[in-house]
Formats: sequence, structure tokens, C-alpha cells
Amino acid sequence: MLRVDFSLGFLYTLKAFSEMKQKFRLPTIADVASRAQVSIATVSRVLNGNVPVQADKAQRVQLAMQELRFVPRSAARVLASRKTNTIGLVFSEIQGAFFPHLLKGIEAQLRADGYELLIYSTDSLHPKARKPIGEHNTDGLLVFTSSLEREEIERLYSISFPLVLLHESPLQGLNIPVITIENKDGAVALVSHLIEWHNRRRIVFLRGPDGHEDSQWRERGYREALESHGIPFDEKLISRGNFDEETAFQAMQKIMADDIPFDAVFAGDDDAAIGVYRALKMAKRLIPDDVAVVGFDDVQFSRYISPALTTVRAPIEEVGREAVNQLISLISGKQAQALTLMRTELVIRESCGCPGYP
Amino acid sequence: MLRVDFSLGFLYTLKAFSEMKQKFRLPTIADVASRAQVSIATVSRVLNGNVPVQADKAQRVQLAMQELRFVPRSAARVLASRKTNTIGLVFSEIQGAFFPHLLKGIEAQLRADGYELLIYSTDSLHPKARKPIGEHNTDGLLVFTSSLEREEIERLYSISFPLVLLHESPLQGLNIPVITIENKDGAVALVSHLIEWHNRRRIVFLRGPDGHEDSQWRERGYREALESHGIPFDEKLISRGNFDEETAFQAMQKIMADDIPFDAVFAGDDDAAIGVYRALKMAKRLIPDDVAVVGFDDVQFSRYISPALTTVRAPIEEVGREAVNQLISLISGKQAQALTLMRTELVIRESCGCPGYP
DNA sequence: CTGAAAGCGCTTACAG
DNA sequence: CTGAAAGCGCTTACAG
Repeated sequence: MLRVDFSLGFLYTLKAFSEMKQKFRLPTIADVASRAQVSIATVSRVLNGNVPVQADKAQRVQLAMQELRFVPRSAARVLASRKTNTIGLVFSEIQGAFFPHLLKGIEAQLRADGYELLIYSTDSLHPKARKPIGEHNTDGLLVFTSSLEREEIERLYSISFPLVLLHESPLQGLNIPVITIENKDGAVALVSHLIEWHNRRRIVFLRGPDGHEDSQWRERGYREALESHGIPFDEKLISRGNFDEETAFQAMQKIMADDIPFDAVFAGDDDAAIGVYRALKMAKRLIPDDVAVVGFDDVQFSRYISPALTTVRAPIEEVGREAVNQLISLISGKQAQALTLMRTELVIRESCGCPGYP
Repeated sequence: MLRVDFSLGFLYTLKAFSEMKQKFRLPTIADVASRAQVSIATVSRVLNGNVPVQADKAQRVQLAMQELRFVPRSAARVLASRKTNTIGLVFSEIQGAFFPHLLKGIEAQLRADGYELLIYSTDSLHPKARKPIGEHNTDGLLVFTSSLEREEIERLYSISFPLVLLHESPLQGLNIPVITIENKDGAVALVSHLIEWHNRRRIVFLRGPDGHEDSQWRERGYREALESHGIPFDEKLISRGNFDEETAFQAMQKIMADDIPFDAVFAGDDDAAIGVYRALKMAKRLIPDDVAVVGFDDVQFSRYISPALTTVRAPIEEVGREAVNQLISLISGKQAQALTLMRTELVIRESCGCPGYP
């Protein structure tokens, strides 16, 4: 008896093991085909719905798929069809209040067109043993600012891989569509408002990260607004804010330590404006009475800080959506627009000196 | 002459066209093999580095790969190896200041372990003709709150597909690891602080979305703190804030319209606190003098709003990292911890009535 | 409308 | 250490 029990127990263990194995053995198109009494080609056809299939067969296939809980493996489809149905997003800065807006726009549009989203951040310092994202696992790439080395972009371009650049000018000689925003116009509006309505003439400008396109255009707008109002440009009023709070804070401390007179600050973006607020408050300079402050982007928190931030609304979510549209055009072999410039809009709140709406 | 020119032009066009075609024909492992004079098996071995290969052959392969700019196709690897090397993230709410923190933690940890990230938001109302994410295109799923129907979770569980739940309790009878935060303790600390330090006794609590686990635990903490201080629970002080600004704003308006007396508000989370601020300011009630306000999460803007928000710091980024760790354990066939509770921490700023640090 | 078969580009026992 | 070959699970001409 003991022996028998043992033997049964052993068998049971084996059975359990083989059942486990079974669990991992997911149904394939062949299982569906045999259950529905059709060929695998027919199953594939009802799956894709591109070729007509006799109604009763189609029904049998549908039923079999449900019963087996069949889900086609992506890898097999991709390999056979040479389409990944996936779009990649490459970016460097996951931080920044800016990012969720962009992601939301991209996600929404992508899904509407039936694509998946693979994301890859170049700021995590992971070993790039394997190329993380590119022609081997996506149909096209959205590249945000300078998150990808020029060399890699050129390589992808040279194999005609669909690319769309966000917030970055086209690279010399490469015909890659670009989506960006009216940085210069926005900056002109902002600075002109400071000059015309609030009579400011010593306006600090905080640059973004080195080589950041958005920053360069904003600076150009800043200079143009100064010039058109006959205000001389003063190099000492320019510093680097890096589009982040901490750098902006330090930049302002330096400017104040150097005793450079100023009556307003264009922070570069909203994140930097936070650092400016902190530095000014610490120095007991009143915003906007002593110093007017303006940002750029109009991210979520901008209306809630105190005083509420005057800024420029950048249609970031729409940039995301439009970028997806352009990329899908490219993937479909259609033309895409070389340059898409999204309109920006002045958002007047309190930090410039205008009366707030409490 | 004219004819010759034309003819040449025509040929040129054809040539350009065939070149274009060529461009899309990416190198495969077979191209590398023949160039390096080895078998494709050998190429595969140097690619994966798991089996020793003779040094000179390995070198020839490396060289050939570089020259051809070879990148192995993911789909082929996945199909052959039955591993996608991809983790999926399913979530419902891309909005909310909460999300970038979570994403950042996930991204960083994922890359460190060599996985890709496929993301899928259930809030975009896209047609789910194809199952967007699951066993067919990932090795495991991170499921945030109730972003996936119970039925689908059960299905995945029944095929032993690796799952980790974020901010949600384990489902009845299913042994799925959960990562969440000390919501109750945080809420107790918050409410006790209001009672003990600021002598508040009529504290409004704004619930999150229906059925949201985080909210339920916070409410439990709220009740416990009340009870342990001998303050009777008053149903009228509870309303729904939905973890968002607008709902919270309306909830507060209703409470004030109903003339329900209160001297503090626990907003449920930081996003909701924004709505509370707006409603109170509009009603000319001073924060914190008339009404103390506290939030939960400590997202980016919380320190910058005015008055600076007293809240609880939720280690969201770490939740993301830990979730990835657990999921990868599961994928590797190892055990994962059934429940991981992350510590939260009271962050005292000004909105509770404490003196600020300007 | 439908099936048999080739092929997508890799990995991995298997035999040596 | 290495190559020939089977196989991963689909799609898609091709012929009927």
C-alpha cells in the first residue's frame, strides 16, 4: 500500500508538472484552424478581415477563437507582415511638468490609429548593449529634442526609416519633418507685454539647456521685442536657467549677487520660473511689484503658484497628436509636412503685474 | 543627344527607385554570416554571448555586423526565443501630477534590467479591436489601480502570466503581488497633526474615485485618527473629490452652500487640494487661518502653491522601481512578495497652519 | 472563396 | 567550438 501511494504521488507530481507546462502553451492559429475545421490561412483571413471569407466558416473561426481564448502573437505577425504596428518615442527628460501633456497627446492619437507605443528615455544611464529602439522594433520614431545622437538619426534616415522630430529644427540636409511651436512669437508677445503694459526695461532672460531649440527661438523673440521697443540689449541680463528650478534659482542668485539691476525676468520656461520665484522671495523682492516674472509653456501648476504665473500656452498635447499624424503619414508612404509650427498664446495672470482674478 | 539624355535620365530614375527598394532591405543574420564566413548559428551565438565562440571568428562576426550596421529584428528573436523582453504598463489616468513620477521609476528600473516598456492607457476611448497588451506582446504586466477589468486579470492569471498590481489590493483568491503605499498611516499622521497641533475638529474628507483603494485606506486612517482623539465621525463632512481639481472644487462649493461648519479639509490628494484652494479663496475663507488644508502624494507643485501645501510624501518613483523588480522576479520564475507596503512621510508646510520657511 | 506551402529572421537542441 | 536543420506562429502570393 505504501508503495502504491508513493507511486501515485509521484505520478501526480508529474501530472501537475505537465499541466503547468500546458498552461504556458498558448493556443496558436493552428489550434483554432483545426477546431474550426478550416485551414490556417482562413483563420488568418478572418483575423485580419481583409479578404472575404464564407460566413459560416468565419463564424466557426470566431467561435473557436473565443473558446480557446486565442490572441495572435505579435512577434509572429510582425515577422510575417514586416510591420510592427508600433511607434517609438525617444526623449531625454521625463521630468519636467511638460512631459505628461506630450505623452497624453501621443498616446491618444496613436491608439486611434491602432498603433502601440514603445518608449525609451535616454536619460537613464542604462547600458546600451542592445540598441533599445529603432528599425528593428518599430515602424517609425518620434524624437524629442536632442535625445538621439545625430549619427543615429543619420543612420536611420539613410535607410529611409520614418522619423519625426519634436521641438528641434531639421538637421542640415536631411528631409525630416519637424513639429514645433511658435516660440519666437510667444516670446515677443511676452516681452512686449512686459514693456508696454508694465513699463519694464531691464528684463533678465534665462536660457534653456545648451543647444535647446526652444530656448534659442525664445531668445530671438526676446531680442526682437527689445529692439522693436528701442531697448538696448544687455549681455549681462542673460544667463542660463536650464529649464529647471535649481539652475534658475542659482542663476538669479548670481545676478543679484553681482548687483545687476533688473525689473523683470523671462524665466525661459515655467519650471525655471519656480526657481526664480524662490530666489526673489528669499531676497525679499516682491513679485510683481519689484520684479515681474513670466514663464513659458503653461504647465499644470502655473496657475496655482503665487502669484499666478503669466506665461505662454504651448499646445503640447496637440504637438504630440500632430507628430503622430505626420509619422503615420510617413509610415504609410505618404508625404509629411516639412515643418509644422503650432500657435502659442499669451496667458496673462498676475506675476507680470496685471490684476489677478481671484 | 537629346534622346540619349532622356534615356539616361530614365535609367537614373529606375536606378534610384531600385536603390530605394534596396534601402528597405535591411541586413539579416544571414548577410552577416556570409560576410564573416561562418554559419548563422555562430552569428547568433556572438550576438547573444551565451555560448563560447572561437576568438577570430567572433571578431570577424563583430566586424561584419558593424560594416553592415546589423541590428537583429526583435520580432524574430521573440518568436524564436519565446521571450519578448518587454514589460507592459496599463494605467487609466495619464493626467494627474502623480503619473510622471511613477513612469520615471518604472523606466529607470526597466532599462537597468534590459527590458523594453510598452505602455497602454485605458482612458483613451480607442476601439479595442485588437487586444492591445497582454501575453502576446509582453512578458509581464504592471497594472495600475483598476485599469484592467477583473475578467482580463483572471484570464491572465489563469494562464500563469506574470502580473503585478499597483495601488490595489490583491483580488479575492488570486495570488498576485501588490505594491502600494502606507495610505492609512499617512492619513492618520495628517489628521492627527491637524487635531493635535492646530486644534481642528471639523475636518472635511474628500474621497477619491469610486472604489479607489488609496482613497479607501486614507478614509480609514481619517476615521481612526478621529476616533483615537475622541472626535465623533460626521457623515456630512465626507464628500467625493475624485482626486481631481474640478470635482474637489464642486464638492467644497456644495459643502459651503449647505452651511456645514468645518475648520479643515483633507483633500484626498494634492490634485484635489488645488480645487479646495480655489473654492475657499473664492469664498474668501483664509487658508490656513479659517480653514486648514492638507493633501496627499507630495507631487511637484505642492511646495509651490500658496500657501505651500502640507501633505504626505508618497514614494511613487520607488513604487515604480519596486514593481518592476517584483515583476521581473516573477518572469524569471522566482517568488515575488505578496504585498509590498511603501512607507509614507508627513510633509509639513504652511497650509495646515504651521509657520512656513520662506 | 480557400488551402498548401513558402517565407519572415532569428534561436536552439542535435550531432559532431 | 561549430554547422545543418528544425521550429517559433503568423501572412501572403499562388493556384485552384
